[in-house]
Amino acid sequence: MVTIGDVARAAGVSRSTASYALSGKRTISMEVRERVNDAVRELGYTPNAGARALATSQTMVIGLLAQFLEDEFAPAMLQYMLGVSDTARELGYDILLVTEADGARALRRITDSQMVDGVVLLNVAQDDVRLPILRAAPQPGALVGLPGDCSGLDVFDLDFEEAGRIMVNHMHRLGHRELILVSQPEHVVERGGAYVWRLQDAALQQARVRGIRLHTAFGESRQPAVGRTLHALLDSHPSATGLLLNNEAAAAALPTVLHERGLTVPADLSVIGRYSDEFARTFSLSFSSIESAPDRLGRMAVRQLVRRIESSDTAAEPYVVRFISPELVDRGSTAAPGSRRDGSHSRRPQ
Amino acid sequence: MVTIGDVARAAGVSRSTASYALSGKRTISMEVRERVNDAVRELGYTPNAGARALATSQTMVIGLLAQFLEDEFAPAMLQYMLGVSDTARELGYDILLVTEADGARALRRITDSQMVDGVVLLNVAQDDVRLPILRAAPQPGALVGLPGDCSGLDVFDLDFEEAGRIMVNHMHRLGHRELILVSQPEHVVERGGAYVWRLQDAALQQARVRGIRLHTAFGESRQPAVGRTLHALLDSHPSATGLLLNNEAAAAALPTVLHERGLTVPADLSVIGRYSDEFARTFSLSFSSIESAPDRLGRMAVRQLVRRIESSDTAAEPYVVRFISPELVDRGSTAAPGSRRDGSHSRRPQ
DNA sequence: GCTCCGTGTCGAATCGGTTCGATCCAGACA
DNA sequence: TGTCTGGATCGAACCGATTCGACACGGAGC
Repeated sequence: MVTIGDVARAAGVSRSTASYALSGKRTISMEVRERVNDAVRELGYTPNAGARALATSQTMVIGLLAQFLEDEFAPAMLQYMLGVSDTARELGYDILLVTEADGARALRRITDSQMVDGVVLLNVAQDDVRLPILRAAPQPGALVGLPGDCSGLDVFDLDFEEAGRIMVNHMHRLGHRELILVSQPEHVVERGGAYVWRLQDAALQQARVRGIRLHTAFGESRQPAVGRTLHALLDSHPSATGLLLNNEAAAAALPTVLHERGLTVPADLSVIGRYSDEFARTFSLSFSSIESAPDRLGRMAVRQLVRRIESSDTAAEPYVVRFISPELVDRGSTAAPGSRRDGSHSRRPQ
Repeated sequence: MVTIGDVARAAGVSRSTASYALSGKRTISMEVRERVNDAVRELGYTPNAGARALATSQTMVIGLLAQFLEDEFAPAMLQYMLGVSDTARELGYDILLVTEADGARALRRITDSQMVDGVVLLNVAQDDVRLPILRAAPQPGALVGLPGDCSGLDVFDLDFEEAGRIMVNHMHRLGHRELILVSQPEHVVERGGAYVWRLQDAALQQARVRGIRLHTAFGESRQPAVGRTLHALLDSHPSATGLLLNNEAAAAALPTVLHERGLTVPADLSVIGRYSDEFARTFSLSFSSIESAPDRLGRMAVRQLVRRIESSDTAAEPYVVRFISPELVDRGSTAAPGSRRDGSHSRRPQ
């Protein structure tokens, strides 16, 4: 492998001069600079990342902690990851991907060994065990997902409260007075996925304000269980006219369930989901939905993280907690209630 | 940050002794070893990754090149990535994730700068521009996907020829004599996704052997286009009794299409797909399918790569090209033809 | 009593960069 | 003529590990 020493020799200068010629941190004569550049091109020199990291204490690598817990919804996770990865590269950083189950240990490992200049945490729980470790680390961190305590960290998330209110208001405006909300599996909530509560509580609150009956339930993350749950919910609330889905697997399962019951959307049932547009297009879901914008969140997190990395010596800027405002993407799956034939959801064939 | 010098001082030994005590590469007295270990624990010492990489020329990092091209099917990609990442960690390696559009440039960057000990390439095309760069690099590489020229590299892929034959044979055994095969978008083929041809050609060949009429077509990767294509195919081949899908988006769109046409599987139409079990469960697809096992492929690639990294000085083992045998997972979406009512596929409501 | 040997430890070199301080030199200025 | 200034370059130190060669010491063998 060709080193800066080889370049210096080829250009007939010292190693330090070659280094300054390349970095531009000191004035170097035009002539020498060109000789060095020529040598670099001829020899095909690329600085050794480890050596540079050792000398500068900068790795130009960002750690991305993505936990694939049970019931995790993979496609959404992937969109977060791509948002993070693409943005990082634009800003000159590479991504160290960590998918270890024991996120806390992994975080300690990559920060202590100084493999990364900063860290993005996905899937942050209410009381995330990784946070104390991140706060103690010398590198800055950015979160995607709102924990209970945001101190000392930059946090980005969708405004799930507002999402819940928008769903309810939209249905109310159309005339619906009884709705069903299907959330993520209870697992997710227990594990600290606070966003499930945030959406559900806000929806319940808003339903009360609007005078709407709102039935809530957890859905599974897999077929066939989630399909059964949807059937059961429609069975037990026959007068509900609208369905709110904060559960991607339920959204994916719904077309089949509707088919089995012979229901048509929005004539028989109005539906609003909460997932990304990308997801909707790929999986043929034509339900109106709250855009969850995972790529935008990943992008924002990295931007802020890099800003903090690169200004780490200046006086600390204040930490930010930023929410993306939800947007309802209308795909025509909602309408005024009552166009249904018989006033109750068709039974599924047993 | 605490260095090995701090540990050595705390233990009252030299830096080299501390290093040997930790690595065990020379005999060290029990007593000193314990003093060093205590110091490590007390001070919370973790070796600096950059310094270690510089000294040992080993980074313990594997590069993962995942290109997200247009029409790429994200969930499958994610499963590959997880297979690679989890296996790497088990073997002591971290993952540098590269999603840059210009894969060749990215590959050169990470190999030249010696950020990685080896590389896994996903999504390898027939005539992949990254391969010459990988061959010229000092680090070994493993491919997931079969290129035209496998020389000097370890290659892993599903046996798509066999997959095509299995699909056709299964349908033939049930009595089907006219089938439709929907492949990935033409984009993918033009870009060098040879596996599309491999499956299709083998299926055509086998259909000829069995005396089956096989209609082939490219499907899009998105709704609503892919749904329209499915409708058009069913319209123009009304006597076809079975559908083969080498296109995940088509599989995801099919339930809705069937619903719109009032078709039931397998009574009206037999269906076999080609995707992973994980995908099927998450997206509520109850079609029988050829398991594409992305996680297994990722795992195999990393295993082989690590073997090669760690034995790089010994005489080069021969390079391997290994195919996973496809397995048909029966989810009950195939049956003998002819249970259909009217002998043609119902029209969709216009 | 002397050499020989294995065990345990240390000092110094090395990996490949960056960066600080010093030096050299030419031109400006008093 | 001597001093000052600033541009251009070099040498050496440093980042934090690993590793090679040397060496001290105590016991075995002659």
